Amino acid sequence: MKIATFNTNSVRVRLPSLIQWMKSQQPDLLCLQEIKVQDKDFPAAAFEEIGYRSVFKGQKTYNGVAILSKLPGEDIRTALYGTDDEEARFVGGRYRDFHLVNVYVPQGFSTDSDKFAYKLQWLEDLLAYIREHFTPADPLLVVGDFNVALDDRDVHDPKHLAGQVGFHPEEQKRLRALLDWGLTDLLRRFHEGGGLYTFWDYRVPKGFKRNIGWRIDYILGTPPMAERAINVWIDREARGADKPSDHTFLVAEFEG
DNA sequence: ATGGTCGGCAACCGA
Repeated sequence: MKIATFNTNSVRVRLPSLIQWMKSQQPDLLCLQEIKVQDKDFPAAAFEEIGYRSVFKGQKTYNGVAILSKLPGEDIRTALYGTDDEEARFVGGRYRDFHLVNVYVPQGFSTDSDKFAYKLQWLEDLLAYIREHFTPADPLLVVGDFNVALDDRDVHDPKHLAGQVGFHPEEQKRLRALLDWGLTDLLRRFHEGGGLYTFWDYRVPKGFKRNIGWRIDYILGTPPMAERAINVWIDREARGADKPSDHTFLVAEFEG
């Protein structure tokens, strides 16, 4: 079983390269974030053509998440708080023999802003949701763009970024609380080193080429899933040939 | 080298 996550920064712009990647890599499940499309305009037919179902929660202009899958999901939920008007940042369900949650955590803007407080709250509420619905003995993957780099290995210049948004102790504390509850950062089971990034800010000149990036996308798993993991990797060159996203694909393969 | 980040969406906001 192969699962991947990718922040598209517009699913419509990335659609051709996305389809190409899915055809060649054949993931069983693909979690998308920042699809930036309203539900009525989600390109479900294009994914159906290559054998994928989709569940999604979109909104106009911002955010938006989707799960594409070869097999149908059950008990799909498209909101963290369960409200109609909340931002489109959460989609989850049960797929075959495990539970899946796909998130797009708020970016936070700057540490002195209301948006940062919202980000911290959202991370706390995500943990509360997980505590309420699961135990660490359940097979569960929590996947997506968390907009937080966990430690010094996860950014290019930790000294320079110390205390900034995306690399702030209060964010890291909340992401670690998720791990402490019973989730393993699965990339780290296979790769201990630094410089393994999933995001390169468009505003950094030649950022991708110089590998000035961040690891802010994760595949987290409870022990039953961590034990099944065979390999986890970043497909660094897969952002899209023509019009690359600022993120790339993170992929995990499991037994069974 | 002769430019300067993207995407949505129609002036800027968000990342």
